[in-house]
Amino acid sequence: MPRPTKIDPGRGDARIRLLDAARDVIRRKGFAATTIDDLCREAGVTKGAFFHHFAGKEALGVAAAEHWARTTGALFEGAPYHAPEDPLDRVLAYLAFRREMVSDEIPAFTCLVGTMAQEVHATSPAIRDAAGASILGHAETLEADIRAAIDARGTRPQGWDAASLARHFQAVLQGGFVLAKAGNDPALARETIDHLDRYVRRLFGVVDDREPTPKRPGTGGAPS
Amino acid sequence: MPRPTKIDPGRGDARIRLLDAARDVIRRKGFAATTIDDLCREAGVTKGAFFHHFAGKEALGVAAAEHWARTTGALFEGAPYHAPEDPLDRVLAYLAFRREMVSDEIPAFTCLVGTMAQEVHATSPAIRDAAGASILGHAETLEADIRAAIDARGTRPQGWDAASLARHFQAVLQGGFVLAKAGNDPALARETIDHLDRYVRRLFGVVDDREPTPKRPGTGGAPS
DNA sequence: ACCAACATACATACCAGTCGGTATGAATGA
DNA sequence: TCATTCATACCGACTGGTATGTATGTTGGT
Repeated sequence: MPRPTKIDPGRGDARIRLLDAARDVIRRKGFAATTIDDLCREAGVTKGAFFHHFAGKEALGVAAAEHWARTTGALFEGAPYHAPEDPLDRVLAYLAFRREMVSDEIPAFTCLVGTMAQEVHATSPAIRDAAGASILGHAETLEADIRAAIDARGTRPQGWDAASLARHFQAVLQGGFVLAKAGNDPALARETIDHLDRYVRRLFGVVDDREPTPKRPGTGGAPS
Repeated sequence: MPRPTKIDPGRGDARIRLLDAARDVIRRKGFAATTIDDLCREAGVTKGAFFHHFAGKEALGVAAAEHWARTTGALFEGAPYHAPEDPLDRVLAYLAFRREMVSDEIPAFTCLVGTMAQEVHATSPAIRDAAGASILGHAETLEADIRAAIDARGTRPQGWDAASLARHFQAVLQGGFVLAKAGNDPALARETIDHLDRYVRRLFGVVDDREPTPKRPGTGGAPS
């Protein structure tokens, strides 16, 4: 790769390419093990470009977390789980959507900011806070539907509320990713999302009327 | 500190001291960011001692995961949650025990092998497998009580079983750790364990008869 | 005497970050 | 209209510090 981004074709987008490279490489290797040269190679860009756009590795980490928050934010906003009329159906459709996202390639479905937060929580407050904002900000997008479901079903939450349940969703997803990585098996993530689905149905007093959970990792069973 | 471990006092235990140092330092800084010198300094030992006991950094990672499995295994085996007569009470006592372990210092209660698995899942199969064995092996220790609870309560699991629920426990705990780190707030871990407790009670058809969840941590606003 | 359990000094490689330079286009102005 | 200037985007050799791992020496128990 002698001349990356030479001449015109991709001029001006070195920053985005580096951010995308960061998303892919860091999910695979982790933040600390990822070198700036790794990122430049993956992005087809030189060190000069890197330090033109980012003050250093930590600044890239923060920018990568913010980029992740933006791109996943757009992805979820445009996702089909908002369609159902009934708010509880939307909540359950969200879980079905997350379950479908669990593919065979672990680095493809796991969470960049969860990974980074684990690594740098005590060593880089800036990255940690950006990662935290991404995760908790996403959780907040679920609150309205959960709250509406509480109202619609006349549920009386005891010891929990919509915000708390939304955060629990994220915890279960993050935990599913950790198990999938540790056991090297994406099915471990799907399994734990199924338990969460079951929890939500019981919280809101609905029977599990889905086809008996396939038990085979792979087919998701058409949601809604 | 001129003479670490010089003369007698701790001679012969450099290996253990390095393993304990690994537990503490890696939980704080992550595996990749932890240098061998870090570990030697923390353990009060020299590089020579390190390479006498471990072939390299990766070998130390594997040994640290195995050491973690042994020590936590002993801790849980001797823990008081085995006392109750009723098997479901033992299961719930396990969760209460895990909840109590969540202290104010994040690195003190989070999981070494969960952290390592996240980081090295794609780059070091040896460490990943040792970490996976630790987590999934611990999950297995819960199966008997869960199975007994299923039998004792005449519960009819639909789409899940004891092993699956035990793994879900671990996923929720791991996810709680991730959220606590990302949000820099241990209360996030407690909160998610509370949801898990609620799930288990509903799965087994018992009312939540505990004193209303303290609701103390983090968020102050009392919901509806 | 011998070996395990260390300790010390050193070799090699790698990595974050620097720095002087080039390429491109837009704005200015005579 | 075209030379000049300025700003942004990018290039890539180089450096200083640091990390892993090695080679060799020392100590203490049996």
